[in-house]
Formats: sequence, structure tokens, C-alpha cells
Amino acid sequence: MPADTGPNTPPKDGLRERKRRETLQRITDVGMGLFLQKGYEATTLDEIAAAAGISRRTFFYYFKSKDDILLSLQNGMGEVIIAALKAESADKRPLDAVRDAVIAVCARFPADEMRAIDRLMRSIPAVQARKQASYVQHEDDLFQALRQRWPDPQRETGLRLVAMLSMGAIRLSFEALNRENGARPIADLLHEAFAALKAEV
Amino acid sequence: MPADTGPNTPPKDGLRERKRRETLQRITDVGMGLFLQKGYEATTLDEIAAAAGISRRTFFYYFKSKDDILLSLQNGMGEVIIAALKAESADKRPLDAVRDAVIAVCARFPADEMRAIDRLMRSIPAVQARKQASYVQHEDDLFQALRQRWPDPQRETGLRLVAMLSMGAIRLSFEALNRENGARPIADLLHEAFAALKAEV
DNA sequence: GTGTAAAATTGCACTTAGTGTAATTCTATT
DNA sequence: AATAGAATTACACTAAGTGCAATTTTACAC
Repeated sequence: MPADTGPNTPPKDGLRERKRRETLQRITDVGMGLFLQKGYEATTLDEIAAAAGISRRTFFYYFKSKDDILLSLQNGMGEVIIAALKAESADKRPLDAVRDAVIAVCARFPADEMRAIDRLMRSIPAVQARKQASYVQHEDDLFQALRQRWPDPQRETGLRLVAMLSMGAIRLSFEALNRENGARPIADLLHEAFAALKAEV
Repeated sequence: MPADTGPNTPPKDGLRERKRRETLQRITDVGMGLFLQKGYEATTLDEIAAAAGISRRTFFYYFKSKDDILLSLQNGMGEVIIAALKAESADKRPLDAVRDAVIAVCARFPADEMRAIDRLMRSIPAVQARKQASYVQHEDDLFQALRQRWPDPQRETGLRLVAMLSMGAIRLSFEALNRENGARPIADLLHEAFAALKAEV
């Protein structure tokens, strides 16, 4: 089965689990390297498998598809943000809590690397589509997380709105980051986007 | 094949254009039929081409991919909604104008057919992903259309918000339609979703 | 009508993603 | 040491999608 890396899996540090994580990491590293070097379409699974020291068939034991090499990065991010949200104070306004969680998570990754991945994803229609689709999924995940943190039925619709605005602000920020070629740090763009939308609500 | 030899062919659309439209329509009809009958994956392009009376290679002259048979329906809808928006009064509040445009457009299509297509798309991950991705695209298209209709720079961010809320409400409505198996008409669900979100803004 | 340019259609060969299956090799556990 | 189950692999296969080049069909000019 493909990517788990879940924090809710009991800490197994046997040889099997360690090898598994190593192989998973090796595939993504090698894959990303080849994608950036010679392009996504031009890189075949045979090459990736060979470079990762596994058989082509084994690749499909770790990933459901070629796309998933790229998407796994994106999906991991979503889970991390939701985890970070749980660490935020319940006294904050929900929208602020989300914003701060996102900023905190983004700070943990090298900005130029994030931009390189983003640029790569933009260049592959099928991947870009799945990435944007994951925004829609993340919005619902975020909504569920918000509901748990502020479990007042009265606020439910409001939290739905917060989830929409948050994902929208994130989207706008990354779009701006791409548009202005990383001129300003992502944290600034996030602050700006959240503030602008909040002013309207 | 009776070609009209007369010089008095009144309309501008010639034989070529007519045939083209017919073939396009035949492919989607035949494709949808087969998808609904025997499933998406189980239907091959060879079958579709044969049933549509064309070669497999010609299929790719009309569609970029198998997915596009389904997506073409979805994408058409977006353009129609934006066209309908331009017919709405500029006196209305933007959010109401969008809502009414969407309702007007939906009313033009048979509800059960729309649900059948929606159900089919949900069952195919790759298609579902592209559909959700198109929501993101439509949000921007909608924003641009709104900006043209209410071209006040002061309101720009507000209209961005309207676009987000609108697409969100549409998504929620179609989700509800699917969840409750078409119990209530789509217009009701749209009214409800828009009202609920508007109450929070 | 005739000729001609462009569009539409097709066949063929080819690459590559992805799957089913069954055999084999490892790792964990008793 | 033995056994169960996970991981790895080879092999064969299907089907989507592309490139190319030839052929037919439509449009339009003369």
C-alpha cells in the first residue's frame, strides 16, 4: 500500500519499517531529481525504478501512479497543517489560527525548494489538476478539524466559511508567490491574503 | 449522400462544420451510453470509436483524452453560467446575481441526467480530480466576469470573496444533491447554501 | 466544370503507464 | 528452526496516447 507515514501508526522501528521508509524516500528523491533535470514526461518509470535500485513492478508497490510521486508531497503538507492547527490556541479567532498554522508549517520548508516543486506541478496538467482537486479535499479536512477544535453547532456554517476562506487565501498566496517569482516571503503573502479577505467578512 | 448542388445554401455553416458537430455529438452520446452501461474503465476507446463509426485515431482528433468526453460537459456548463451572469441586473448584489444565474442555467438541464453524469464522474478518481480542478479554474473565470460587471477597484477583494463563496456554495449544493439522492431540487439546495453562507458574511 | 489548398480521416507502428499473477526472497515472531 | 506474512521480482498483458505519412473529403478560387 502506498504512502502512509502516518503519525498515528505505532512506532515500529524494525528493519522492515526502516527499509520501507528509506525506499519511499529514495523513490521521491530520485524521481524529483529526474523530473527537474529532464522533465516529467521524458522521465519513465523504468528510469526512476532503475535509479532507485528497485524493479519497475516494485515501484507500484509503493506508489499508485507516477503522479503520486509529486502528489505525495502535497498531501503530506495538508496533514501537517491540520496537525499544527491542533497546537494553536482555541482563544484565537479560527481564521487567525489557521493562518498562523499555515505560516508555521511553511517556515519549516526551504522556500526555493517549494517553489521548484510548485513550478514543476504547474507544468504538468494532470498533476496540476490533481493538486487543485486536493485543495477541495483539504477544505473539507480543514473544516472537520475546525469543528473539532470549536465544537459549537451554532458556528458550523461559520467554520465552513473559514475553511473556504483559508484555502482560498492559501491558493491566492501561492499564486502570488509564483507570479512575482518569490520576491516576497510566503509568510508575508499569507498575512496579506488572509487580512484582505478577513476585511470583507 | 445527397449533396445539395444548389447555390442557395442559406446559412453560413457548411457541410464540414455540420458533420463536425454531428461527429462530436455522436462521440459523447455513444461514450456516455457505454460508460453508463458497462462502466468507464471497462469501455475502451476502440469500442467508442467503433460505435461512433470512426477510427480510433480519429477519436483523438476530436478529444484530447478519454476523460475529455466527460469533462467537456462540465466545462461547457461554466461558460454558460458566466454568459447567464451577464444577463443579470447590475442592481442586484453580486452574490444574488451569481446564485440566480446558476439556478437559471441548472433549470435548463434535466435533473436526473445531471445526477447520472455526476455519479459517473464521482466513480472515476482521475475524472473527479479534473472536475474539482475545474472548480478552481471556474472561480477565477467567475471573478473576472464579476470584475467586468462591477468594475469598481474598491470592490475587487470583495468580488474575489464572492467568487469563492459562489463556487463553494455550488460545490456544497451538488454534494448535498448527491448525498440525499436528489430528494430536493437543485434550486432549493442552491438557495439554501447561498443563504447560509451569506448570513455569515 | 477543373484545380488546388486545407481539413478530416485513417492505418500502422510505437512508447509507456498500469495491472494480474505467481514465484521467490526477505523479516518478524514463536 | 520453522512458519506466516510482507516485500520484491519477472513475465505477460491491456489500453491510452503519439508521431507520421498516406488518403479522402470539403471549400474555394478560377
